[in-house]
Amino acid sequence: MPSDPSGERISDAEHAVMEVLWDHSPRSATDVCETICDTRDWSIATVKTLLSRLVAKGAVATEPEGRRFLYHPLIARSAYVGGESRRLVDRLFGGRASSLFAHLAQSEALSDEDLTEMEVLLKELRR
Amino acid sequence: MPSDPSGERISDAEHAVMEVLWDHSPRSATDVCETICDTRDWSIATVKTLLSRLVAKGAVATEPEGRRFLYHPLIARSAYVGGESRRLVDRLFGGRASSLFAHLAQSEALSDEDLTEMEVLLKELRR
DNA sequence: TCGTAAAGTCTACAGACGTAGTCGATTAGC
DNA sequence: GCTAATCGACTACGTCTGTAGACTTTACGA
Repeated sequence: MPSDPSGERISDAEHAVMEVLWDHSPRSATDVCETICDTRDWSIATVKTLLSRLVAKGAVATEPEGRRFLYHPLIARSAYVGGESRRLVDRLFGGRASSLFAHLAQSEALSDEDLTEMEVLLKELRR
Repeated sequence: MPSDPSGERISDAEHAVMEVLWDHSPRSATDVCETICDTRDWSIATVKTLLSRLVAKGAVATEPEGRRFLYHPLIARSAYVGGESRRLVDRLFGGRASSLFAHLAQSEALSDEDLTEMEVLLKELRR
């Protein structure tokens, strides 16, 4: 699975559309709109524009289905998420993931549940 | 220390300037330029523009010093970093920091050192 | 004293982004 | 067959961003 065919960045609004497609695809523009137009208070036109831009960026592909298109992601969610996480860690924590973790811990952004889960994960990683 | 007086977002280029000021302030525009103009390949004009925008956004304040201004941050680095981290975790991991951690772990973005540090931190947090 | 270097302010401009309207083609239902 | 709904393509437009030049004032050195 390609991580990011083009190097183009995906904007916030575009990302919201990607989430819909990652959740379930392929879907038509109308389908996508039905899922987010209400919550984001968008018109169908906005969704169409964002989809075209995503296609132009090589992040989404289309397949014809009758008179319309069905859209599906070309980049995996995990690749996107990984890239964004890395960007953040690089930009703000000098590439040290543990610094990010320390920050979250210190700012009390970690719930008890978070801590437990991480302990489990750490044990697994150490095996 | 206020976390973010205005709600205005700080852009990438602006953030680079903030880092310089966080590292050491107050500084003049020229000082800032001396620190980053080379690495980012910017002209002094660019730095001046970014500084004005940061002042307009309420992220940086000035104090007159003779004929010029000295700039210093109005928002703490930790507040900024915290906000950005939270945004990422909210946007990509449904607010669960442990999911981010799991992702970093899975994508092998965690070094041995990272793991050790986190173990130490976790133990501390549990005390 | 006088010019010049430097500081801040204003203006500029192309590209990205958020948001959406219009238009021409097509299709589905009557 | 014809009309109304629908689809994608194209156009629009204000704002934000990155990047920087031009202009104005001022202070310091010769």
